[in-house]
Amino acid sequence: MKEFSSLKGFKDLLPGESERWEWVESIARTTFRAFGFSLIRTPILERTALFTRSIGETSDIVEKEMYTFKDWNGGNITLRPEGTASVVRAYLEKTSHTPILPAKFYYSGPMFRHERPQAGRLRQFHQLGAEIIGEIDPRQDVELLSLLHTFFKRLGVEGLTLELNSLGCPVCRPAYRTSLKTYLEEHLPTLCEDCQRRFMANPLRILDCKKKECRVITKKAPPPLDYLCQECSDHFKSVQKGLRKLNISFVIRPHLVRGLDYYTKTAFEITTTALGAQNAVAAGGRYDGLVAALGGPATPAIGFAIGMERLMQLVPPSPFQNLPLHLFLIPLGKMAGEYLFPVLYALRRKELRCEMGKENASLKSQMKRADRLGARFVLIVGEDEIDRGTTVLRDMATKEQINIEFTELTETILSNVGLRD
RNA sequence: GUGGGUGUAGCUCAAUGGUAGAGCACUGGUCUGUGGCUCCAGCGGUUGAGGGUUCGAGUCCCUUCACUCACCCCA
Repeated sequence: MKEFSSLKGFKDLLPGESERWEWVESIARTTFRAFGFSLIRTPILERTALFTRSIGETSDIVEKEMYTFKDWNGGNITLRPEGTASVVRAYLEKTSHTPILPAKFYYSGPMFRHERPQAGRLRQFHQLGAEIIGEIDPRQDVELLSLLHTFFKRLGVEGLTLELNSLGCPVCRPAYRTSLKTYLEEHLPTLCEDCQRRFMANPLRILDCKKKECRVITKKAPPPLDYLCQECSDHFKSVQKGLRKLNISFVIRPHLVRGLDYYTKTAFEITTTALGAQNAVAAGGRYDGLVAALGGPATPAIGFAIGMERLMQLVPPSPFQNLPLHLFLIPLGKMAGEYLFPVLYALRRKELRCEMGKENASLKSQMKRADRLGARFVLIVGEDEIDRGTTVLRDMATKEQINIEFTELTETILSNVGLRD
């Protein structure tokens, strides 16, 4: 058994839990559609270059977390570690000719990163994301955030905080970067080892370091907001104004940065205090440079991704867990079994959830089984019934039993049981 | 990759170094064709694995594996 156990960080989604996922996914579909997004499904495997180019050569994901293999023809392929790169690739490859901009996609599916598993972090995990490609208007930022807001509200998830920041753009970021490095350089020896390494590769990420010694220093570091160019500054103000108008609360977190290289301007995270260390339930931002970086025309875009496993921990129990049976058929003896089996088939074709017991098992044990499966009704057929040409339908809750003639069995059952969920 | 914690029945957990147990679950009976509740019985284990100390190890020591939390990273 053990030699076939599932891989570390790879989990089965089992009945009892899967019903909740289906429920969340159904809310997602109606909500995302209402906001004008269409489903896109991209392959799980992509060329490795797609991710190294989009996420960034020096990001941790690309450096040490990707599942990368050689394809049969020798090319490098990678199990996708995130969704945005593939969506942009598909947009450029297949749909950029349709001139209705912005293009609005949503996706849902597994992502893969080889990390050490812990609470809210798996090697195969699932993201639900949305992307708006081809529009720079700050209203798009607000739209996207209002979609997130609505979605979480419909799921009944409470206690979330929307954290907001702006990371600037290629016009203003270089100046900021220089100024930040100048500040950090003085304190370089007191920074943690990781941050000393980041100083060269990705100094912005030092702002996000949780270590005490670094926080003392970064607390007084200049935030990106102080260096925004006119355009970025106006954009950020418009986003905030838009959110206030929709009554969506948020906090500015000047030191919020993103781990992926492609982000510009608006960056955000939705956090909770209920998940321990992995406190980001959703995150995203603008990536106005990514489409061009992947070989397309300069095209602004914005998107987010929700961590499904993390979200599921916050979703209150839904009424859809463990779907109960409409009807359980109890045959007593071989004759009854042969009679009821086609009836089972006929009722299932009418979309009734039903199961049938074993004909040689006792009535008592079959009743017990019906009870455990949550059956609302039970249909009993034994020798007596076959002699009389009738069956017994029992309401499990009220214990009322009625006799039904063989000839009108299906119709009567359907009208009694109904198709209520 | 680095630390900490935990591994005993299907599940949740007991057992001063001295015969491996309880509750829940499961099967059956109590009730020979009527579920949940009660009571009774039954089923169930190489104590994660390997080695060592000891008359004797679930318990102490070493190794290893798994799970888990945190660092890291990120959704």
